[in-house]
Amino acid sequence: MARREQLSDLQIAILRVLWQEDEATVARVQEALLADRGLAHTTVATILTRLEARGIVSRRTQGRQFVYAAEVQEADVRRSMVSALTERLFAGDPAALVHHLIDEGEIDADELARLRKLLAKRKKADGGRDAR
Amino acid sequence: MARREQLSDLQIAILRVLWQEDEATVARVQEALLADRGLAHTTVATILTRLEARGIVSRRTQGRQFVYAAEVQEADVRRSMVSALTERLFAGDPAALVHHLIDEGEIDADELARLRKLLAKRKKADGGRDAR
DNA sequence: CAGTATCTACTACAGCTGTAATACTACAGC
DNA sequence: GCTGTAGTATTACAGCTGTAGTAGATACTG
Repeated sequence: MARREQLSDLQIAILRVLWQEDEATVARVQEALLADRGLAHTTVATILTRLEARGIVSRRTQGRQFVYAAEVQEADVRRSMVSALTERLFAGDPAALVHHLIDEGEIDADELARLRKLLAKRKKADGGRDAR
Repeated sequence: MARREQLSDLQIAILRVLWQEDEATVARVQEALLADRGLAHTTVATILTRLEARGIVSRRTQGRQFVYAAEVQEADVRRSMVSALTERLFAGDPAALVHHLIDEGEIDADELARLRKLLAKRKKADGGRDAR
């Protein structure tokens, strides 16, 4: 449940389509990616087949084509990829990652304030019970 | 200056030794990684040779051995890897990444407060001039 | 000097990824 | 029923990574 979710750029791009559309055929995925990446139909099919083999996506048959759906949630992928990165580059310390973003000017005061508010709300709504 | 700095786990582990020690021989790097990864001396040498070919590290000769040094700063690697991740998973929005960390309970109120203070200090010290 | 230890260079190889062509199959229209 | 056409399955291949063995050069030790 860890290495399973280290995904490449292209793999994620494809998953993103599935997340957005809930389900999609190869043709649909290819079309959705056309703007950014002009991939052959078979290329998309290959990647999807491989992802299916890894259990990252599932497929059902509809007529003579496959309809794919993501088997992993976006949040899961985010979690495992962010934590892998945090591990590698920030000795596993998420605060150091945020620190970095601030250092690099990627996050400004306004945003931090907004996020702080978010955190406060979360804490209140949570009420001690383990969310999610 | 972008794809150059997408580095794998092992590559980063090796770089980390160079960052820490400033310079290191193959033997030194191998020794430093022994605890986490029992790699053959030649394995470490291979990786270093490859990194040297890519210009990520440099080497000088000392007697009959090479002494390697990182040619990229830790901050650069962090920057390019974090931004690649942000691009992929958070549509390029760093605040969304922080939001995620909060959602996942990786960052708590204390930490945010500390970071906010940091930001305030940075702004003051900066004085309008572009830091770094 | 001879043997041993130390290093680098070269070679190897499997697994994953991106990319796709080709082959095969089944349906749809004439 | 035959022929495109739309789809999937199979095969290919290069590039990168992790991993390391072997060969060759060089230095240290008696």
